[in-house]
Amino acid sequence: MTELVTIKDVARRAGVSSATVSMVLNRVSASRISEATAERVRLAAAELGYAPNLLARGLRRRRTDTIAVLSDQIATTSLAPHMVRAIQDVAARNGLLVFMVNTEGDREVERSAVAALNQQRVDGFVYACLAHRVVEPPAGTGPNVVLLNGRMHRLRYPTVVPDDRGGARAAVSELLRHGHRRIGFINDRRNGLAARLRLVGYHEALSAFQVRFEPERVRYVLPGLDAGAAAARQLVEEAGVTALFCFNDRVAVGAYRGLRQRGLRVPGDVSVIGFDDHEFVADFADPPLTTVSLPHYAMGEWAVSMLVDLINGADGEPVLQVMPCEVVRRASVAPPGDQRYGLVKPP
Amino acid sequence: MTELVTIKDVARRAGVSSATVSMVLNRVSASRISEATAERVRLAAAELGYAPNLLARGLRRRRTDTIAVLSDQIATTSLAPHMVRAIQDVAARNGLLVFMVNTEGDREVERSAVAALNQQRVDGFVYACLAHRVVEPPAGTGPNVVLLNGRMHRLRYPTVVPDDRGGARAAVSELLRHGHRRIGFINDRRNGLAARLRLVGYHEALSAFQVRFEPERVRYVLPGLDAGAAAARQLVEEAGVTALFCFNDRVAVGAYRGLRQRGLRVPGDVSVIGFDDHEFVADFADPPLTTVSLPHYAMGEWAVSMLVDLINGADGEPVLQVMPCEVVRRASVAPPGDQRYGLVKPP
DNA sequence: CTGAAAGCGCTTACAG
DNA sequence: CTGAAAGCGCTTACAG
Repeated sequence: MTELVTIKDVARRAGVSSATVSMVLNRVSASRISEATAERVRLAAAELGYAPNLLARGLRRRRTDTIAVLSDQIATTSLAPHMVRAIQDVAARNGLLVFMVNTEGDREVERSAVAALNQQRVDGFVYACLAHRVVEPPAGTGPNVVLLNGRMHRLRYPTVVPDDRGGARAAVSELLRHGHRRIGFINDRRNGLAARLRLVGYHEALSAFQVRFEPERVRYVLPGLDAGAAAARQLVEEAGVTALFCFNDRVAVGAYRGLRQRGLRVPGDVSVIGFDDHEFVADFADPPLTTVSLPHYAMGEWAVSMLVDLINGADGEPVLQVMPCEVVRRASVAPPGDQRYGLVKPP
Repeated sequence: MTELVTIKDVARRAGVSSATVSMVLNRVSASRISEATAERVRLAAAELGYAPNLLARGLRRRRTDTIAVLSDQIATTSLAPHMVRAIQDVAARNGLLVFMVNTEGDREVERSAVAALNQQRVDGFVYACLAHRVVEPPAGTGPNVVLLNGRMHRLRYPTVVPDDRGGARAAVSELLRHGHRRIGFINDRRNGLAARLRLVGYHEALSAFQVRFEPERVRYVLPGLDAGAAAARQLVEEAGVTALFCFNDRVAVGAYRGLRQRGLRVPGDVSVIGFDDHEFVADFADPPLTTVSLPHYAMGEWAVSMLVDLINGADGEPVLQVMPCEVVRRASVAPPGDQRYGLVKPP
C-alpha cells in the first residue's frame, strides 16, 4: 500500500483546515461553506485520491457502517445461497460492509465472536439460522439485532421466518386439487419448528377438503435418502397412499427411489411434493420435483433492511414477519392413476 | 450497548497509567513491569470486563486483524461451501475477522469494494473464484493478496488451484483400469482453464494406456442437464463409447438421463464419471456417481494460511500451489458389459 | 519499573 | 463562512 493520503494533505493542498475538508466532504449542510471553497476542497481531494480512513471515522462517529452476520452454518452449506446473496446485496446498497462468521451452532464460539465483533464496533447483528427453529441469540449484542430464519421463544427482536405452515397447506392442497385423498406425509422426526408447522398445514389442507386425518399416513424419519425411500414404500404399501408430501427435497428424492424399487412411477402411480426447492436437487430430480420454495432471498432482504432501520434509530419493536412459501410446479404431480403418465418411463 | 469501558477506566481502577495497562494487557515483554502491578491491572480489567476498542487499536497499530474475501460468487452458490468454511476456520484460528463480499464478477463492484475495504484497513485480501479460471485481480489491493481457484496470466501473488489435469487423468485411468477403451469425454465448450486442463489429463491417461485419442469421442457442450443427455446419446450411438467422463457432476446426471432414454443402464451398459463431487448431486444420483473431488477445503485453508504469513511479513513470492483432486468411488463405474449389473435396475 | 506526551486520522461543538 | 481545539481510545517511543 503506498503512503495513504489523509485529510490533512487535502487541507494543505486546498489551503483550508481539515475541519473544512471534513465538512464539505461529508456535506454538512449546517455549516455554510462557500461554494468556491467547497469546490477547491473537492478538487484537492480528487487530485490526491483521498479516501477517509474508516477506522478513524468510526472511532470518532461511534458508527462504523459495518454489520455482522452470525450464522450457525448458512454460509457453509449449499442450502441457502440466496440468503447470503440477499444479505450482501442489501448491505452493499446501503454502504455497509459485512463481517461473516459461522459458529456451527457452538455457544462458546458464538460468545467469543460477539465479543470480537463488538470490539470492532459493528453497528448491528443479523443472527441467521440454516433451518427454521427456535433460538436464543447470545447476550451482549446490543439492541441492533434481527433474527433470520429463527425465532425466540418470546419475541425480542425483529424476526423473519418462512411460512412453513402455509407452504405445507399449499403443497397438500395442490395434491388434493389433483384428486388425491390418501396423502402421506414423511415428516422430520426431530420435530423442530418447521416439522410442527408443516404438520399443522397438512392438517389444515385436509380439513379444508374435508378429508379425515389418518395418523398412519404420517411417518417420522431422520431426513435422508434411505429413510425417505423406506418411508415411501411403507406408506404406499401399508397405508395405500397415492401421493406423498415430503419434509424436504432430499427426502422426496429418497421417496422416488423407494417407489421405483417397488416398480411405481412418479407421478403416474404416486405423486410427490417436496419442500425447499433445493437447487440441483429438486430441479435435477427425475422427473423434476414439484416442491415448495423457501423465500431465502426475501428473508435475507427483509432482515438487512430491518437492521438498517434499527441502526438508523427505528424503534426495535419485535415484529414477526412471516414470508410466504410458494409451490413450484414441476413434473411430479398428477391425478391419481393418471394413465397418460403410464408411458413416460416404460417399465 | 451499555457504556463501554475504556483503558482509562482500567488505569484508574488499577492506579496506574493507561500506558501501563496497555503494556501488561499486550504482554509487551520489553517493558519490565512488576508482577504486582501487572496483577493489579489484570484484575481491574477483568472486574470491569474491559475489551479494547479495535478501531482505536487498528488506527494506532496500522493493523486491524481483519481480512477481506472478495469472490465472484462463491458464497452465494451451493458449489463451494467448504471453501467458505475453510476460510472461516483458519481465520478464526488466527484471530482474524473476515469481511465477505461478492462481486458477481463485476469489475466496477470489485473496484469499489476494494476501495471500501482499504478504507477499513483490512490486512489482506483473498481473491476467490467459483470456477478455476484465469483472473486479473483488481488494482489497489496492496501486496497482501492470495488467489484462490484462479490464477493470473503471469503469476504475481501466491495462488492455489486444483489439479484439474491430474484429476482428469485419475478419472480416465479409473475407467481404463476397469477395462474401458472407448471413453467419451463431455467437456465444457466455453473452454476455460478447467476444460483445457482436463482435456490434457484425458489425453495423458489414454496414452499411458496406449489408447489412441479419437477426436470424435470428445464433445463440447454448455454444461447442463439436457446438453449432457444429448451428448451422452450421441457419444454412445455415433462413437460407440462404453464409458463417459463428464466435465462436471451436473453434466453426468444429464448423461444418466440420456442413457436411460436409450434404455442403457449405468454402470451395467455404460460407466460414468463426473467432476466436482457436488454435494447432493453426485451422492444423490442414482446410482451414486463416481466422481473427482475438488479440494475446496484444502484450498481455502492454504489460501488463508498463506495470507496470514504475508501479513506477518513473509516475502510474497508468487508460488503456485496445485492441490490434488481425488477420485471418489461410488457406483457408476464397472467393467464394460458387466452382466452383474444387468439386474440392478430391471428394465 | 512506570508515567507523561504525542500521535494514529478523523469529526464536532465552539468561537469568531 | 471558516479555523483552532478537543477528543474518540488506543499504542509507542521517550524520559526518568
